[in-house]
Amino acid sequence: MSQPAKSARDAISHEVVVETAIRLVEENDLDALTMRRLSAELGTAVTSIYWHVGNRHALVDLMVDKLLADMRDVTVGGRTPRARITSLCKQWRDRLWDHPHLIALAHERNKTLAMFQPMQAALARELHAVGLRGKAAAVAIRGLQLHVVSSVVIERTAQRGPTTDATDPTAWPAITDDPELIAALSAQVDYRAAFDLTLEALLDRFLG
Amino acid sequence: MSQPAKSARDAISHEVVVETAIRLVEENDLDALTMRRLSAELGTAVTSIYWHVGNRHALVDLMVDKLLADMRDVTVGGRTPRARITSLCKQWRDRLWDHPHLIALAHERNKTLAMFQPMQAALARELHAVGLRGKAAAVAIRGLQLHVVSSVVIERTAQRGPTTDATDPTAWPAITDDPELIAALSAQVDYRAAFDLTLEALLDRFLG
DNA sequence: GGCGCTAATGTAACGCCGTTACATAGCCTC
DNA sequence: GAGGCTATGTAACGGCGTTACATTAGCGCC
Repeated sequence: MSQPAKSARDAISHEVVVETAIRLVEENDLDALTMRRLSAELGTAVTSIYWHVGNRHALVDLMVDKLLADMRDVTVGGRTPRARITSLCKQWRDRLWDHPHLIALAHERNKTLAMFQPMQAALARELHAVGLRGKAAAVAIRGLQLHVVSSVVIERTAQRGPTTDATDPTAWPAITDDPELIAALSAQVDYRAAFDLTLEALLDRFLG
Repeated sequence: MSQPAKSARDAISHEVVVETAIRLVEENDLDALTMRRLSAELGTAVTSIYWHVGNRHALVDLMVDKLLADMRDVTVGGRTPRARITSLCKQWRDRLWDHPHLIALAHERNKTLAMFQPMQAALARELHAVGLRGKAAAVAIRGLQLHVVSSVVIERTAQRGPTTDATDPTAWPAITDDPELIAALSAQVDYRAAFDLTLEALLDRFLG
């Protein structure tokens, strides 16, 4: 869309700005993305960024779009439809997990769900294979999609800070007769196991 | 803990600061909580706030603690354990929903899960009633808890901005033979229905 | 060449933010 | 009254997003 800039001297371009911004975020933090720091990284002045991408909001939009474009392809493995759906969901979960800053960015731009269309298409194919169509298939897709997104979001935010979000073991006056339960609740949350469990519950529900 | 301030002239106090900060956030936005604006609202200088609560981080901590204290009580309704658990989860969901800024605040402080201890205790009681104890009960509690939290977080962030996070109906090349599915996927997400569905799936799983 | 036009960059500022060094005022105890 | 502690106020620092404005570089064109 944007031609490679007519003038020969351009030290900067639309794409370079976005790429540098992404690098800045991935190497550090979302907070590290400030216009001044980005301009310093580019070796230019702040205003050039504004000329090229508008403002910070637009810049983040461009970053999200670029990152989402890199996640378009989907590969499915497994013999049964259920196995393939499971693999799809886990694959997508891991993929999101590997791009934690994409999560944060998309979160900031309300595109958390919009990034899921490739997965939606792949899921639809599998659901068709087991006879689920129309509204019922849509419900299943939405359920699985929300499950994947929310798992990653919750786990990422939970481990974002140094405080491990531990609960206070002394705060269950009503269940002192079940020490094993208290111990389990006091331990770190096993998000991966929780993800798998709820996924299976959803598949039981949808696939019967 | 904190005595009512010895001097008689104090126009400000620990509690007043926190209460005003909460009011500021609930009437506007989390972004509206700036130290200067808070001090203006209190009719005092910025430094007084720092004297009373330390810094912004500590202030938010206090706000979260205060809001959580207001949510401690739990009431359970329903005849069967399953009905009571359902009611519990929905009650917590609605309660969190009514305090959207609490979600944002707790999110910022990594206390999203820590606020759930009263609900955990109530759930444990119900699970004991159906024979689920120890580790199995903990898994169920964690699953339900994560489900409630993530539902609210996702829905809140999805409706935070004016862009409705709609997906692009033309982006499913593979499933053009199921117009009803495409229509359903293009419509607004019915989070409430998705919540109920996954909740039932989880209960099927845990309660057999 | 000189000219204007547009694209791109740079300078400097505005108003906001969180935070803090420092001075000041009120009140209590001696 | 003299210190001492509590509480408030003044003024500043550095950083943020953004913008008004000046400046430069490259282009076609006469």
